[in-house]
Amino acid sequence: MQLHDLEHIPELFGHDPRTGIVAVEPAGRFLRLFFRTRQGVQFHDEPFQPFILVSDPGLLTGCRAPCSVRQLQGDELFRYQLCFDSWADCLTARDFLASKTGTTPTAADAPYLFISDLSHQYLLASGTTLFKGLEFRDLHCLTLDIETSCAEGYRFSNPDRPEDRIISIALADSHGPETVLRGDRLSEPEMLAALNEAILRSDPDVIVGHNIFRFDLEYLGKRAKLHGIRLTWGRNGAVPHITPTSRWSLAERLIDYPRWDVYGRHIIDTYFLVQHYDLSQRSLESHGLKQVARHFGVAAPERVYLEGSAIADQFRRDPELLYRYNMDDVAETRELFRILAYPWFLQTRIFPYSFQNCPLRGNATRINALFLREYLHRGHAIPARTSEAEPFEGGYTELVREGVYGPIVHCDVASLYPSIMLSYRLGPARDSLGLFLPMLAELRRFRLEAKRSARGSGSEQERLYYDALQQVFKVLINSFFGYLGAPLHNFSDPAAAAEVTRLGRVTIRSMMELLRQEGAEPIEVDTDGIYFRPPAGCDGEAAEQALVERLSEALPQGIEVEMDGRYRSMFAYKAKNYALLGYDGQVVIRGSSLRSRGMERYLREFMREVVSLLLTGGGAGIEGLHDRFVARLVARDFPIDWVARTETLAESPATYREKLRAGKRNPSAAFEIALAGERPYRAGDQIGYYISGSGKDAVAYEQCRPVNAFDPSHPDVNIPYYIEKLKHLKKRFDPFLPKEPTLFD
DNA sequence: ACCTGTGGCTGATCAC
DNA sequence: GTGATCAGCCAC
Repeated sequence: MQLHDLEHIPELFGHDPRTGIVAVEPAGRFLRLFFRTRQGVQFHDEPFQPFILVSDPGLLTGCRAPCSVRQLQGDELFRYQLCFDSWADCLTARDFLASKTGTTPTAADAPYLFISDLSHQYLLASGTTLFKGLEFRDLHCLTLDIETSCAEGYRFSNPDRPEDRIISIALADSHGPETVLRGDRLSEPEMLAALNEAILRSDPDVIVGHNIFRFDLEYLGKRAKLHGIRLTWGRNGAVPHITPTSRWSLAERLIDYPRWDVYGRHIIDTYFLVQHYDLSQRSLESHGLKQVARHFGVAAPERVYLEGSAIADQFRRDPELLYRYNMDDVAETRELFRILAYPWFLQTRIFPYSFQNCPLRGNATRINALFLREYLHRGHAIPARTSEAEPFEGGYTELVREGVYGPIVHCDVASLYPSIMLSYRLGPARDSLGLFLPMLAELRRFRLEAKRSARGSGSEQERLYYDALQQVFKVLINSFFGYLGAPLHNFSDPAAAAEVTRLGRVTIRSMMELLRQEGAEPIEVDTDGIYFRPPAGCDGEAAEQALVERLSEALPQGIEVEMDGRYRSMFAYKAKNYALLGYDGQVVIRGSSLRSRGMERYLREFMREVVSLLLTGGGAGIEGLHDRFVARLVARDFPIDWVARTETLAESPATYREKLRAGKRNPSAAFEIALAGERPYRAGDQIGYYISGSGKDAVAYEQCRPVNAFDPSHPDVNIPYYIEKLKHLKKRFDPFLPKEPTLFD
């Protein structure tokens, strides 16, 4: 099968083949579909009956909302689809069911399944997805960035302070000019009116900004309200629908933000896309526009970045320069969007979610929607969500040997869990249509096809397309296991997931055994891969490759072992924590205890040097290194961020204060700074701080000070505290150091 | 009106 | 001091 036929796979892309759809919105009793054509965006209204799934149509007896009943095949819990004439009737029925059954619509044990987003309902029931047949560059995007002034005597601009204001709005139109609305020529109300005008003229499918929800839109909204100006941004002329306290969670991170929905358009915050990127790569120092633009190589040359009161100062001195900075910001944001939004554009063709919502939903939730859509299409009943799941055992991990070893080979099983699910035919028990494994197999086939196409593509653009596609498939494939193990979804099956991990543990242990039989020595083992020292006589890449192939052949059909890398040496420190020295001299560090971003920069630098010394020379010279770092601390010869910590608030400061009061958690420096700060902080904000005062045993949460309050002319960094931390870190490596003779020996 | 999984290490804090 | 617990970050 050819890859370009992919969009014809209805289980993945939905059964509605229509192309060019850029948005789907409710319109009275109809659903309004917006199509991008050569003549601009046109719309078309379609009738749609909102629905609720129930276990028994009798539950609705006595409800005044009329409905028709569709019976679904099979005896899973939700075997009736109640279809209503209007959204209002559907909501009436929801409330009726809630009070009659005494369960909220989101309760796991509710005998009805209500989907709260009408557009999502439509996409699920119709099999329509957005963006089919469109290229990424066809999307019309308007990138926005504002600058604000700050009253004298304050450090941050505040939209609630009447004398503060918007002084510049930069706009980059993907299919039009770049413009800047200038605060020296326009009053603030005039700027807001001009922005309305610009959005109307540009008619974007997507409004883009970096931190646009938490800053630009919040600010624009408050100022518009102050001046009594309606932000008529919708494709129906409506003002944005604002949900002031929305919450987005990604892994252990929580981000509070005011959610805006603009009719017929999508809002994409590149800050959120950066969070996704950072979760998979963990290579970013910070999530600010400046740092991220540099990371991706799209920063404007010789950029000056201003924040807080410095912007107002600059405005007074030289407004022209400020407008240029603002244009640079918006250009960088546009480039970030171009890089980071492409995979989400591709996913929006697959999943029954809007472009705006797709990145906000978790992997398992999106996969669940694929199953719901296909079951509804086939008219099949849907099982109840799993309730609370028992925790189950995961991958096998072991540090077999600690210390420095070489040479080292790393082998791993290609996609261990997907391979096990397919080879041993392990899927969800309640998937009576048996969609799970065939879909997984298809995705795997397509990914290989996409990888091949990427390699053989004629143009750079084609290569980027196939590469992005295969990355998307990779994430999806890996999410199938997560879906299986997740509670609270309709088809998940934690017992099956437990069996998958059990077979994973069996597999890795038999690999260890096979390696030992070959005379090789496993050093570090984690879930699906082994770092090992090859046996004597197994010299060079070809011999190592042959060994790994023998390993692969000895394992069951469908479980493939690959050689992932070979290294001059390895420092095995703890399970999941090690460093590698490549034959090209590159040092790679893995594990939170060796490369945590939460660690102060000077400690990370020290650690990297120590690890390099260990890998190359067995650790001679570490004493001298330590002394040089101490000397630099004592001389106070460093910028403040060399010793500062940066932490991300994982919950709101109010929640923290509440937990602290209830004795549910310990005090923390970052939160103490957030609570004492002059501007309000939210979950997701980053806080940089250092420890001041004296005494090596300083209590961090009492003596912490924010980095931006540091005054170089009165340095109050607690040097003994930081020397003590360095000493403590060095001690961790003592067991791996050669016994250096000292003067006193 | 929201949520993929388990395993492991470290630092901060607190009770003993 | 030691152990227990939580939070944060990371590997896979």
